[in-house]
Amino acid sequence: MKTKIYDDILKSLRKINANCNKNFTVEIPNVAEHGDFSSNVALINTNILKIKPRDLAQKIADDLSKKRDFKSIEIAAPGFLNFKLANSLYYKKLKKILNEKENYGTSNYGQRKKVIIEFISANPTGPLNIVSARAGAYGDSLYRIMNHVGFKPFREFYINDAGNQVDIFAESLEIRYRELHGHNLEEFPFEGYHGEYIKDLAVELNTIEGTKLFHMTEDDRLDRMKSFALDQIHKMQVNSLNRFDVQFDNWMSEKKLRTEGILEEALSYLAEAGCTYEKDDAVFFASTKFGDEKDRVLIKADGNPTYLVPDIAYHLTKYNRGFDCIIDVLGPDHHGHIAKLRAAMKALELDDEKLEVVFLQHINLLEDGEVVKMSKRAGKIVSMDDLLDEVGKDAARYFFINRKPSAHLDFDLELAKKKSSENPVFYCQYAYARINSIIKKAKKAKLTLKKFDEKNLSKLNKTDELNLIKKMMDLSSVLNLCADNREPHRLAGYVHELAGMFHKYYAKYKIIDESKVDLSLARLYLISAVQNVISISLGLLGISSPKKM
RNA sequence: GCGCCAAUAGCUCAGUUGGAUAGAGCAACGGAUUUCUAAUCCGUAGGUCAGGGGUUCGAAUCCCUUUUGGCGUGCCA
Repeated sequence: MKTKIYDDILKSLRKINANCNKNFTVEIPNVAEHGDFSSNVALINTNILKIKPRDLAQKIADDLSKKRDFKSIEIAAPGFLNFKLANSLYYKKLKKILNEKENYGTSNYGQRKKVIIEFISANPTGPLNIVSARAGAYGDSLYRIMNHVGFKPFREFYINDAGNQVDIFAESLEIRYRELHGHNLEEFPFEGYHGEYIKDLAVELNTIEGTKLFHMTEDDRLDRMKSFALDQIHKMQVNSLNRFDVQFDNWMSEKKLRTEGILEEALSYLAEAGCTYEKDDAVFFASTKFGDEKDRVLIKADGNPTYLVPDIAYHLTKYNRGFDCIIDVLGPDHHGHIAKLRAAMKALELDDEKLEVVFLQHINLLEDGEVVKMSKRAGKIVSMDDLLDEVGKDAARYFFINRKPSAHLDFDLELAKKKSSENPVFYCQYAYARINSIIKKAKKAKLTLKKFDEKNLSKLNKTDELNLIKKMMDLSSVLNLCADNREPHRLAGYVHELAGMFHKYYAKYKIIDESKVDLSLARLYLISAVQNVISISLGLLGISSPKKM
């Protein structure tokens, strides 16, 4: 709707003077008296066209008044154009909302651009925690929204199943396994993984293998430990993600990148580009040439690659797979890493504009008002499963998505649990359930939409009713904003507002009145549309719409 | 030191990309239930948008600066 008004204004502006500033906006004003839509076109163009804002506004208003779409066009100080839409336009849109069902709000806005969203990518050394839960809620919702508005998004999880930390992980498992057979160490290594889940893994491994592992060579045994542990943790993570309703299109294994020689490939490209050199027995990447603050080590003096190499190789595959846009969703502790990666992309002559990084800020876990430090190695984590057990999927997803990615998040476990019945997500779901029960009741009174005659849409003439329709018309521009800014939290706010408008409407007006059949049917028609929009919005956030609460 | 992110009501946070009187939820206080679900609604109260300067018709929003907090600045990943 906004874009249509924008186009209309632009047309009449061009009639006045072709050389104009197109950079004006069409917005929904905060204050109802300012109309349904307002534009600053006259204010923006006043300097260029050498004309007073109010006079210019008047000229545009005169021209646009010829159209039937507007009930009125007013000019307000200091030169805003305020539009009120004709009711017929509202009714047309309302029909569209119901006819399109779950597809309402879909568009070709994204022009089928291929977008890869990498998120979570937690180390395969333990169960997923609440940091991953936030990333999961964020990445998955972004995916669903982009998909709805015509992008071709792709979800990927990168598994760091090679390198140092995996070796340490396997060693920790070995120690726990040995403990089961009476080989107790005096002290568990500080560097090792201390979590209780490792003991569980050891028990499982023991029931499968028994003492067989002691008869293997040390290398074989550690390999077996490693593959068993990685496999089990992967299953554990997939299981948690299923509970959270988060799926991936691809799980990319670092180990696979290594065995397929992609690391060497990336290194040789960098060398060909003349961006590497040797010093102190190590191989360096001359990243300062590309805006980094110092050169980085690629191959350590001991001959092993640093973590940077597989990461460059991994991103190389993202480019090679033909994505138009590459979104990395990372924790805030990785932002130092991006300058290096970006430098590498430039060195490989790849378009680093395509690479986009969203940093999800930290979560402070509060217990009794104190911040708890989380660390996998120290075994102090709150797992995604614990969270799901305590507050449930819907509340958890809403909780994480209801704030912008760049905001820090204080997570008070006690509060989250206690508040579960007061959580705003229930407010939205309740609106859906409430509408459902009204429709059920209407059926008993033999009122169904099949009997509805569209001529009676004009019964919906209360401001509250038109406002509800206006709000629903706004869905697609909210979704576009979410997609463009990578900010799905805007949708959470939107659905909460819509639910609130419905609750107020419900309290004020009777929907079913058997003495006024036409009016009742028109209102049923309206709230069915509201139900549809709530369900679409919640669905895009991965939240269910219960028929009953 | 340098870099990134933040600072809005008592608390947790929004704020449609520079628009008109800065909004929700929670907490507090007062009210509404023989009713289509009270998990709701109505009302009261709560603000120097961290401080200062600048840009212009107009700033919570953009620029500069100061302060405070988080994180980064490994031949760890």
